[in-house]
Amino acid sequence: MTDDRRAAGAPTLEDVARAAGVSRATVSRVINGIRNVDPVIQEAVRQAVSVTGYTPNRAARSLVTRRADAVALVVSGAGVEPEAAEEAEGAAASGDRGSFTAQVFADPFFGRVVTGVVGYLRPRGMHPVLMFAESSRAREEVVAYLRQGSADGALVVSTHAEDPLPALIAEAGLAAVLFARPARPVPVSYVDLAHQDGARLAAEHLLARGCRRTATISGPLDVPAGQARLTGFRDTMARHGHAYVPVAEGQFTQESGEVAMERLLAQHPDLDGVFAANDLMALGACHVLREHGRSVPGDVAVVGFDDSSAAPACRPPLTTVRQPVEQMAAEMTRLLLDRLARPDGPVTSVIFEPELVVRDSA
Amino acid sequence: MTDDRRAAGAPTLEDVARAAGVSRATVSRVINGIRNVDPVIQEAVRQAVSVTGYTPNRAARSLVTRRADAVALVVSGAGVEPEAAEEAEGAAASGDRGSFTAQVFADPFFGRVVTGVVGYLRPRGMHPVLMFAESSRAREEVVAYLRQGSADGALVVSTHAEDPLPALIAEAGLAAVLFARPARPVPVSYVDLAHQDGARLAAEHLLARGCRRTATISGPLDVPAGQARLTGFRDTMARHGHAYVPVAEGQFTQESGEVAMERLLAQHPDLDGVFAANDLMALGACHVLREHGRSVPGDVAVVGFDDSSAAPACRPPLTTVRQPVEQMAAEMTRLLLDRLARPDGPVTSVIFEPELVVRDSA
DNA sequence: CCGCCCGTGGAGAGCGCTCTCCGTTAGTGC
DNA sequence: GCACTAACGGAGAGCGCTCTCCACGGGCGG
Repeated sequence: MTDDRRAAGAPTLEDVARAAGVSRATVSRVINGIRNVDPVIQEAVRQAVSVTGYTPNRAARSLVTRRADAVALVVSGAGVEPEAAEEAEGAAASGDRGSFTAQVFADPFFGRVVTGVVGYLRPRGMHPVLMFAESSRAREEVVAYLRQGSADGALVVSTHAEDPLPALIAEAGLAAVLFARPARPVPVSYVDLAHQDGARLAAEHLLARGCRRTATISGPLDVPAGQARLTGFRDTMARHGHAYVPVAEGQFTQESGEVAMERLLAQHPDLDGVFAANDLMALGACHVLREHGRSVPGDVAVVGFDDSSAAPACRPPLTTVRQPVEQMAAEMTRLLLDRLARPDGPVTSVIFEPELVVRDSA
Repeated sequence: MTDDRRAAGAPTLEDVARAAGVSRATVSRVINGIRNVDPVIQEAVRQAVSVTGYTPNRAARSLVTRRADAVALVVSGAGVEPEAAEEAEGAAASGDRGSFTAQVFADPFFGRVVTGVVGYLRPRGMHPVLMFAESSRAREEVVAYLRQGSADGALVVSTHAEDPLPALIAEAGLAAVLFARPARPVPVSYVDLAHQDGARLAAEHLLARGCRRTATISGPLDVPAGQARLTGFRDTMARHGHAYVPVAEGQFTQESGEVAMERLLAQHPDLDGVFAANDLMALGACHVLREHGRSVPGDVAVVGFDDSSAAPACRPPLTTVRQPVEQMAAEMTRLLLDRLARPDGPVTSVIFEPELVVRDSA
């Protein structure tokens, strides 16, 4: 009967130990590389492992180590448009294009975050669990998921300013690192970009090109990043004598960029430069400008932000402010793993410097 | 000391049982909704649960149920360009844009897959673990991950024709469902699209528009989908008397679409219609056409494939063949969960019908 | 030559949960 | 009023692993 059981399930430590003629403890030591085990025995154990085709059972290990060796990658917030996502739960299941997850992945930005996270995690034998937290129930699920030990910590990317998730996680004493500084202070580490510097770069470039009548399409102003990019742009312009800069607020989507551009063009038909707070909106702006008979960059110079995959691919290729999203995401992941290794470590922030990428649009 | 221990860790079943004045078993029954438990006791237990703030420990549960209640979402293959991805492991960590994961997420297609998968999984309290398998070592890791019970099954999206992962998984007796039929037969369920029908739709639309000199930018011909779309297009054209259709092979990337379009235009400057096997390539084709002074759709009509997020966003908005990726991904997930519920269920395939979406480009 | 220490490996106690047995009680038919 | 049954709840045995003890033996100093 013992044999029957063995045949049925996967081989266990016990099986390997028997095959190698040692105890479970010794096999465990070899596998986890702990303490000195006689090289001869080590070899015997390794043999036995490959003979039996042993794979450690993750659940059993987690149970005793109290670590899942997994992290959650949480996309949090209330959708690109603040209130749009509190829709019926059922809608998401049908996968329609308006759902939160659909909107999230329409933005190449998240793909880059995933790339950075996976790039750091993979070499360490870990993989992210993808979660979405766009409703309060979903946020509770995320917290519960972490509390029940399914993941050791969370990487949180908020799309929404007042996202309560970071605070919830902090209160529950769970490990997390954020992408971007939270709107209201929370004792959690984060990575971020020097948004103002990026906007300054864009402003200076437009000025250097000779643009005198520039406008800007900002991001949502309740998001710190949206706010900072606007401030940085305005300040730089002011410092160069341009006291007034027309602003139209967008939502980081291409469509909102189009709408904003229409508005700006209606009010200021003579503008010769536009700074859009992200590439998607810059793209929308380009389309609208062309439809109104303006050539880019001939009549109007356009600068985007992010250097997303769309930037080099569109026509004309977009001059933009590069945000090293992949590196930032990797750093975010590093911070989290650090935190897991030393739970009482300090709460820190790492700010990255943006870089101007000059292409054809400005 | 017992109290100290309790204070330290999360509350356990034992704690709840004590608080409710019942046994562990009863609490377990209530939580898992098994068998009849006296409503009064049920209520008492639920009280105790909320008082103690109890959350079941996933690892402990997995250990005994032998289920992880998690599935892996594996993006598999050798990258968009067959050999490009066997690069040094380190490169991926730096998150450069050429890495496999970066290429994968540059295509909005994967975002839609994620949307569909998550849409189905979430209402069931599950979340996907994101994995990449672009090298043989990575493939082994995926298999090991499943074998050690970290996930109950895998959703596999191959970007590469001869992807050995499905076979590896099948051999190991692990549960999986594929997105798209594998190039060589493997006893694993899959969902797919009637690619040929989609291409037929595109061909008929171009013909109905009056195009007489159409060409096509195919996908990679070692991928079943690429092959089928080409065959479908050619067959329909042939049935309508167009024996010869110029073909340029692309790789499903925008850049390869541009290159292909250049080639086609050089050889057939008079063409008046193009069918690209996906939207990204159609986009590239549009750019090249415009650069060569051809208007779309005035001079050349362009039809894409997928109805990705780029299709409605570009100028002119792309006429394309809609692939219900989200629904397909949801169905793939359903098939996997079915399989997990009944491991000896049949291996099936579900084929979806495409749909023509007429916009402005053709 | 004795005792001590260190290197090494085994024994065994759980980690928190599920689930199979049972024992107990209340409800039912004859 | 008695046996039988059904409904319910408790006891306890693990699931596979880690890790703390502890036993053993050999090398070394005294």
